[in-house]
Amino acid sequence: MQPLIARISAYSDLAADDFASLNNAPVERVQHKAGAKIIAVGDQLTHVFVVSRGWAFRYRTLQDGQRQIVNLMLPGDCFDLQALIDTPADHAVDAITSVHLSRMRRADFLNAIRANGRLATGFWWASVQEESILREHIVRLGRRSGKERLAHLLLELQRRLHMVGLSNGDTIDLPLTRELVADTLGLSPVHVSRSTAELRRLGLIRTSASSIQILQPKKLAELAQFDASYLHSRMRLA
Amino acid sequence: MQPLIARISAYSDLAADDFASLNNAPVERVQHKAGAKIIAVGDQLTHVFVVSRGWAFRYRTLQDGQRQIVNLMLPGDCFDLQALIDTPADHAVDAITSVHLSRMRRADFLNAIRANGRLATGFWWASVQEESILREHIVRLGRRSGKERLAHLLLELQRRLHMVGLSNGDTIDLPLTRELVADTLGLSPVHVSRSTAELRRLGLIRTSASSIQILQPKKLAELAQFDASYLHSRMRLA
DNA sequence: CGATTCATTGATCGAGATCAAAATTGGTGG
DNA sequence: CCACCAATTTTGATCTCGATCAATGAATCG
Repeated sequence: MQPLIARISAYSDLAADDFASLNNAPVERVQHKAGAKIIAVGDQLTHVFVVSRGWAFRYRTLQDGQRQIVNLMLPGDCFDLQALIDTPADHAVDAITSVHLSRMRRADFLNAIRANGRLATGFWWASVQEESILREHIVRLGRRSGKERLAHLLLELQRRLHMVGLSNGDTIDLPLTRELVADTLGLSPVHVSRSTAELRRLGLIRTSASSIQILQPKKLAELAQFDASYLHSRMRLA
Repeated sequence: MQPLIARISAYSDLAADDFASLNNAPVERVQHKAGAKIIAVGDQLTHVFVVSRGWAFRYRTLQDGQRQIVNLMLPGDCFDLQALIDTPADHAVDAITSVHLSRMRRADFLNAIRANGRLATGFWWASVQEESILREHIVRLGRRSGKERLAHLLLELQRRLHMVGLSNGDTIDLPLTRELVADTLGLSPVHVSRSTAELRRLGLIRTSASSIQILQPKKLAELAQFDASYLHSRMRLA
């Protein structure tokens, strides 16, 4: 639960004991291996999850086998608050790396946030953030070129990891294959490879085994028309 | 407020008097002319809105002037539940046609849903629906061709209008210019025109002044790989 | 009715897909 | 530690969908 605390409490007035009601509630810890399916389409969702370690992704698969990743889920991200409605999952979630999750039964989660308004606001804020990230994903897919999409995604991931204390400056661990990036950005793996090479050639990023370093954040942001305000990294309690 | 009631109560156990708490709260009615700006980027959101008549759209504009529409807002849609967090708007909302809105101050809205758990669930359900529509929009942009995107959007709009009682069978009023459709689907207006012609030529749709008729829903759905489950038109209360 | 906005059609161009092969990486067991 | 196999990445060549530019044709509205 640490990254969630880091994320929510970094910008709000939530005190440590606001999380007491969460920790008192029966929180169960589960773990999934890299590549494992966490949620399948059609599942009845009974729990609310928080990623505490590792990466996962939410996606839909079309009948013709194409896949589109809807959201990359990093430590500190919660899902599915949608579980509060009793409706079957319309998308699947798979683990990218080994993933540690904290989960809580729907009813327990509801009790926890009912008991603590500030906590409720904290989760609501996380959900507003997530929805805004979805919207920017739409803009990225609809109105940016391949190179721009990639640059934009890298900057977003850098910021999101930074928010939960998982970036060493401009270098971030990216456990993503070209194919995962392609299915995120609506491109082919080949084109992702070429776009990466292009950013490298421009001296904007450096890539190593499974991490990338952003060499020129300003230029990269300019290229991607990246405006971080959609991440709502500052929150003011209402 | 009628379309919202139609939408929420059609599939839930909400009784008419569940809405009493809403109608008791100070609901203000406002109207915007076609083309008017309803929310600007950076605005502090103080109200929660429900569209009661007309169409609006949510969008972001890039620095280079390109526009991407994030969501088309039809009668019965609510926004911005995000207003419950005190953060500036990250996107703009404009009226397409003349638009009638019902709005409520944040605090009044919170009181209303706190007073009535079933009402809260109803709004939560609407918000789950909306988020799911955003996700499918992502899939549409990322993994479908122009023709498929158009077909998919038409089917979605038909269903959504149907849910609030605004479709006459397979014929729907579409107050959208080619440019609005283009900015929704991440295409150029020219290509939207050609794709429309193509669907017409295939005998799948018929178009007149400002409405379209879906002639072969099955074939259109097959072409678009349209699977309506993401619309969650059935809700079961938790 | 003109005038302005919007839709269609034609011609050309380019970003990104696809197909195929080569190069790299990583994991495994001897 | 090295050799081998599988998976991933890169690179090259070609093709296609959709963008762009430009002109014509309809609609809508004072």
